[in-house]
Amino acid sequence: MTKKPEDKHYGGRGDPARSMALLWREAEPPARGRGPRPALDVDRIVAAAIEIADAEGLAALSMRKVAERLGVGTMSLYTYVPAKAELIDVMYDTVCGEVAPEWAPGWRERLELIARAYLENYRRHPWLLAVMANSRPPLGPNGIANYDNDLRAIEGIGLSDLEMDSVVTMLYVYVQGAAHTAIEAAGSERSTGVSDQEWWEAYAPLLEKVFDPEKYPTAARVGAKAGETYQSAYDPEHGFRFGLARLLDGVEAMIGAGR
Amino acid sequence: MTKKPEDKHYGGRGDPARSMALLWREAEPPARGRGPRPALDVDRIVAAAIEIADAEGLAALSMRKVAERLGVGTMSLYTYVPAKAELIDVMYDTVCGEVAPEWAPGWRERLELIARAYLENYRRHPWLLAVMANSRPPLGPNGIANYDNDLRAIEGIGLSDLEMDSVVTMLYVYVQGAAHTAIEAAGSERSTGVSDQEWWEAYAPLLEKVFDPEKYPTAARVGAKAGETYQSAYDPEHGFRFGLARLLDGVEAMIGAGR
DNA sequence: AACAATACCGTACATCGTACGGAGAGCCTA
DNA sequence: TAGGCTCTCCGTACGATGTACGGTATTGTT
Repeated sequence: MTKKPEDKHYGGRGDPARSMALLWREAEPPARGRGPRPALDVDRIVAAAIEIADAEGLAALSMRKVAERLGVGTMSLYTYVPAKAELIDVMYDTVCGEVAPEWAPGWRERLELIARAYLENYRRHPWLLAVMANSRPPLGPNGIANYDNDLRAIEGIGLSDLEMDSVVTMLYVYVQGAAHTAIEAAGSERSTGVSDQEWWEAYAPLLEKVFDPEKYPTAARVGAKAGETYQSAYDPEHGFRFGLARLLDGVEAMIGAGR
Repeated sequence: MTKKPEDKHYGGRGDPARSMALLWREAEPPARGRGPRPALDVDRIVAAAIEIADAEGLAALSMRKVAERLGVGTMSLYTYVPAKAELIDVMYDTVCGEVAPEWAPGWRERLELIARAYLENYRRHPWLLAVMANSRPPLGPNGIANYDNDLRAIEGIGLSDLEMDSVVTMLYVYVQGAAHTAIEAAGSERSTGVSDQEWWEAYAPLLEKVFDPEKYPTAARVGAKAGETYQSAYDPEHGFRFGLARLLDGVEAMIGAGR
C-alpha cells in the first residue's frame, strides 16, 4: 500500500475519470486491437471478486485471490482495473443492480418493500455495508437508478422535494444500521464457529461473577426478559420490523400534520 | 495473522475468560512480584491504542505503532494483552465510558440527549462503529451501565419490558446508521484531502456526460434541490435530527395507541 | 549465592497492495 | 513480407501487517 500525499484520493477511491469510465463501462479508446487479445474483462473480474467477498468477507478479498480464481497472474488484473479501490467501487454498483423491490399500491407498503430489498441485498453481500457511502457514493448507473425509484415511491403523497430526499435518506440510514446488526448477528456464528447459545454459555457464568444485578436492576430485568423471549441477546428480524414500523408511523404523522 | 481452525473464536474476539478478566480488570494472579517490575499496564496500552485509532483510523492501528508510542518493543505488549482482538474489546468498553448523557425531565428529551451523546462518541472515535456489535457485544462494565441508563430513560412511560428493550435497541441501530453516514461524510474530506466541493467539481462534469436527466427526472429534480440546499450531497446534522424526530414520533404514537 | 518466575523483545513467517520493467503477441504501415 | 508500435501478461521486489517462538535480563524468594 503505497501512499503518495501529493496525489489526491477522491473518497478513498481512485482517479475520478478512470473511476467513472469503469463504472459506466466506457471502453475508453475502444482498444482497436494492437496487442494480444484480452483474455479478461472488467465484468469477469468484478464477478470473481464479488464471489470471494460474499464467501469469505471483505478482509479476505485480495488481488491475488481474484487472479487465482480467474487463472491469471496477479498483476494482470491491473490491466483492467487501476487499483483495488476502483474494483470495490464497481463491485458496489454491480450489487446495487440486484436491488429490485416490487411495487405496491400504497406508499407505506412500497417503502417496506424497498427497505426489505436493501436489507436482503446487504445480507447477500455483507461486505457492502463496510463500503457504503451515503455522501460521496460511487456514482454508478445502478445506484442512481435506485435513488430515482425510491423517490418515486413517495412522490405525490404530500411531501416537498426536500422532504422526499430526507425520507429516502432516512430509510437508507436506518436500513444500514439494521443490516449492520443483522449481519453481525448472522455472521459471527458462521465466521467463529460458535453458536449464539455456545457464546452465551461461555460468557454468562463469567458475567455473573462480575455483574451486580442490584446495581443495575433495570438492565437485569429487561435484559433477562428479552433474552428469554428471543432465545438470544437480540432478534434481528424483530428489531428490523419494529424500528421500520416506528419510522413509517413517524412519516405518517408528518404527512398528517402538514395537511 | 495465524488461523487455527481448531480453536474457537468468540465473536471474533479471543478467549472468553481472558477477555472478561481484561474488561473487568481482574488482575488474575496479582503478580506477586517475582520478575522485573512491569513497565506498562493495560490502561496505558489501551489509551495509546485509542489515541492512534482516533487520529489515524482503525486500519492504521498496529501493534508496532502502539509499542512505538509507548517506547517498548512490539512483543512486550503481548505480556499485558493476549492479542489485538482483545485490545480492541477493551478499547470498545473504555470509550463506552465516555458516553454520559445529561438527564432531562421528559422521556423524549432524554432519548434525544442519549442519541446525541452516542453520536458524539462515534464522532470522537470513528473506529468504534466498525467494531460495534449489538449481538454479542464485549460485556464490559461501561457498556452494561449505558444499557441500564438508557432503559431507565423510558421506564414508567407505559411500555412493557420487551418494548423498552425494542425501543432502546432501535435507538442504537438508528444512531449507528446515522453516525456511519456522518463520520463517512466528515472523514472522507480529512482522509483524502479533497473537500466536498472539490469532489463534486471533479465528478459533476463526468456524471453529466453519462447521466440522462430525462430517464430519471425525479432523481434529477430532487437531487438538485437537496444539493443546493445543503451545499453538498448530504447534510449529516439535518439527516440525524430529521430521522430521530420521525423515530420518536413513532414511539409517541405507540404510547398513545396503547393507552 | 542459587533458583524460579516474570518481563522484555529480536527474529522469522506468511500475508497484503502494487510499482516497475521486461517479454511476447498481434495489427499497421512501408 | 519486414519492421515497428502498442498492447497484454506477469515475475520480482518492497514495505507493511499480526504474532509464534525462544532467548535474555531482572527481580523476589530461599
